[in-house]
Amino acid sequence: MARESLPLLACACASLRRTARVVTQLYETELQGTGLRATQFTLLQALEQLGAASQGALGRLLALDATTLSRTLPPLERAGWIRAAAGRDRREVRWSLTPAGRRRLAGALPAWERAQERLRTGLPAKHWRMLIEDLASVGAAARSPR
Amino acid sequence: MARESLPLLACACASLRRTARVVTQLYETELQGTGLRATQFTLLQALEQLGAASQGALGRLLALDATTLSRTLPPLERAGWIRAAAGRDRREVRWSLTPAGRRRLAGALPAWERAQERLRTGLPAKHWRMLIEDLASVGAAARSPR
DNA sequence: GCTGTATAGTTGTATATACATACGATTATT
DNA sequence: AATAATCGTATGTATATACAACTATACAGC
Repeated sequence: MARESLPLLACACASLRRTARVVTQLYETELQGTGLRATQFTLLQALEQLGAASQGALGRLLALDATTLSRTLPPLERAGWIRAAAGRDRREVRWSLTPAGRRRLAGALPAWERAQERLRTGLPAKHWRMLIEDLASVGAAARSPR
Repeated sequence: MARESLPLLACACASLRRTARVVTQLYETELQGTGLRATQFTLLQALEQLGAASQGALGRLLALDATTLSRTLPPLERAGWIRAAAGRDRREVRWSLTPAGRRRLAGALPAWERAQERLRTGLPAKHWRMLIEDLASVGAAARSPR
């Protein structure tokens, strides 16, 4: 079971995507049984942080295309975890957690923390910091105009 | 056009996925016109590095599920960029670049290098190193048994 | 008040990705 | 040799993700 360590990839994009795949699987494994996929957990957690948020605002926080949210939000609504309300004008929709959504998120928190902990303790502290802090600036850099 | 910097996300998985999305878009933008998507470029580059490789070996290098490759490789074959040959036994298939595949990859290299460069110069050197080196160990850590 | 542009969201379509399962080929066990 | 376990790959299905194009709304300048 001693998973061989991953060879370096010269491409930063491939490297990032590969790690995202592996880490996602870790989180999915721990979230098993909470009734939430990793992405759904992320959406609920983001909504909790933002309070009532438009789809656009949510997309900006997570760097998710707005059209992606048009597909991923409705299932959460059907599950009763989030609810849409009128926004500032007739275009905007504001999404917020329902009580059931809060409960679901709270119920999944221990599993999420196990995943975070499993990763964090398997890593030098500086690697953990990089995951949380440095990757945010990498994202910002990737977007800055050429 | 001054893209606001990305807020921190407490979740390492969400953070990684968000950055992967943004960086992927940068690479896709630069690869525009080469006839290759970022993932296709990655596959060709990996095959060049590995020489003739089975689907499984490719999957191990890129931490891609074998079944994913069952979907992503055939289009490359139809495009004439890779070719399947018999492997060591009758189960295994060995994939390798065709001359056309090498040409396509070579043709895309300048675009890829522009993407790498754009990201690298937008970043402190330590962030670049982290993308290439540290993410490989994070991936390995994420897999090690609990 | 028009008219043009920008903003918020949806829909069609395509790619990326994985899990469960299946199947043929190989290797290990008895 | 028969059987069981394992390996390499493929298929069914589901989710994740984005781009192009669209609709509806809002705003800005005249």
